[in-house]
Amino acid sequence: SVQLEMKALWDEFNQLGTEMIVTKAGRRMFPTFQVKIFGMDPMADYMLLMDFVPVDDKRYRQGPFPPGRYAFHSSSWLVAGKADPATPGRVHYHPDSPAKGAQWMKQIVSFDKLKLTNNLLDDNGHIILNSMHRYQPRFHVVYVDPRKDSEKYAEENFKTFVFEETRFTAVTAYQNHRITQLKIASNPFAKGFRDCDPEDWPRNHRPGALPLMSAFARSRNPVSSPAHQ
Amino acid sequence: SVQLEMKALWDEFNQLGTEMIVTKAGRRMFPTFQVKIFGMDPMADYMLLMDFVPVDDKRYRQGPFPPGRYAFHSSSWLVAGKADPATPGRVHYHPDSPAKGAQWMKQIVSFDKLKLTNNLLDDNGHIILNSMHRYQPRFHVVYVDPRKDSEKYAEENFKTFVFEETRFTAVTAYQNHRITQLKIASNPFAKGFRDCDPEDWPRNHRPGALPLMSAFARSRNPVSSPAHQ
DNA sequence: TTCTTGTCACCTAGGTGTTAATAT
DNA sequence: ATATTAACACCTAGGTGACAAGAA
Repeated sequence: SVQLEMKALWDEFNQLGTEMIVTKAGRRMFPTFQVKIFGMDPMADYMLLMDFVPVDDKRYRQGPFPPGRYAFHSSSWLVAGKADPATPGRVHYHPDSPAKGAQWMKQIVSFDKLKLTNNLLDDNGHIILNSMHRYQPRFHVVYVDPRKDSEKYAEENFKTFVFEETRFTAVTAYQNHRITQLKIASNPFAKGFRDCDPEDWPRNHRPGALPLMSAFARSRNPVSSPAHQ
Repeated sequence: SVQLEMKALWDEFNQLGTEMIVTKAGRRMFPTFQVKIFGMDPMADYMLLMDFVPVDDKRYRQGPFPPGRYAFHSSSWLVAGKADPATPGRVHYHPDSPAKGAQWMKQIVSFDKLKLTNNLLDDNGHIILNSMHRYQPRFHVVYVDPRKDSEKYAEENFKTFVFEETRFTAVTAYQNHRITQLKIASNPFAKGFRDCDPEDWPRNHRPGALPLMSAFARSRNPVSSPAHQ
């Protein structure tokens, strides 16, 4: 069995509509996909990998602005039409693969080397996604069968885990300011953009309670009122 | 077979008497021990590891200063007596171990995660060495025998490689100024201490030709004349 | 108008020798 | 006198969103 790490943070993003930046060079995910694994055979070899499947067959576009709103980005999504042609269906192997069950289970497994790109011709092995499309990350555990004719048992030698709270929209620039603010507040690498007390996060953070309102209110692209609650 | 990378640099250090810093927290080696490997079975699994053996049974001390010399460190070594009690004989497995021969051979194998410490009680898995003692790094390739009774064949399933030019003295602070200057000139992380043209290295560097004389001459702890040529 | 790209300041994370203080 | 330690400034290396310019 598998347990998603930082589930509270994922939930908070998911509630706002998670967005992940894609760039030509490749961009990491935040939050990072991390899991704890239980119930492996400690002595057996396993490969761990991730892939990304479209949530639907749609292309999205930014929602309209309420009258008098000057912000560049709203927080609602409209369907812009049918999905663009599917990207190459790449897979990201965890760089420690293959390794023994004991190794995988003894600490959190982190996919922080995984990068997302919108470059269809990428040759860095990054995951290729269409911007303005929604994706569901999937996590796969493959048992490395020591038998000679292991191909025959491929069906039964892997298991897939899906956490719906990790769904996201791929974007080249953030569309929802509240996503931006939550990223700034929770990603250590974005600390330079925080204008609230640096000590407020994550020490004093309670996931339910109007998260990051101060950061939101003092945003550099202020919006008179939240587009949707 | 195994080929030492950066052999020219190792030779240059070895000629001066290589020193490696040891600290309580652990210090990387510079130059880094890196090799190219040939002739593995591409499909077989191998473990790669290093250890360090004493070159002799001696403890060293800094040599005397010539009259009128105000520098703190000379560049000659005197025998101070018999070696201190041997440190725990630890081993450093390359973190990618185990991996297929094909994987090891397709690029340079770098031991840049290896750290040296003088803390006898270290529990970070670092290599423990006695300061002021001389050591010979060794590189071992272990074939992972798939046979059930692989223990029986342990003798024949590994091979050891020794490069004498990688010998060094473990120190807590550099003893030879010319070693310090060569480290500053060749280690990118010490760039902040260079006072010569940053472009001179390594672009214009010819290993034989009075290396780094300008840096040496402008050293912050100037010595009237080199202690020994 | 909407989306994408490239550059940038500002971070995290951690590897350098220096230096002054301390230990032996 | 010699050896070790810890704090420090200054680097490498690379992950952030902001922003202005460009593309569709």
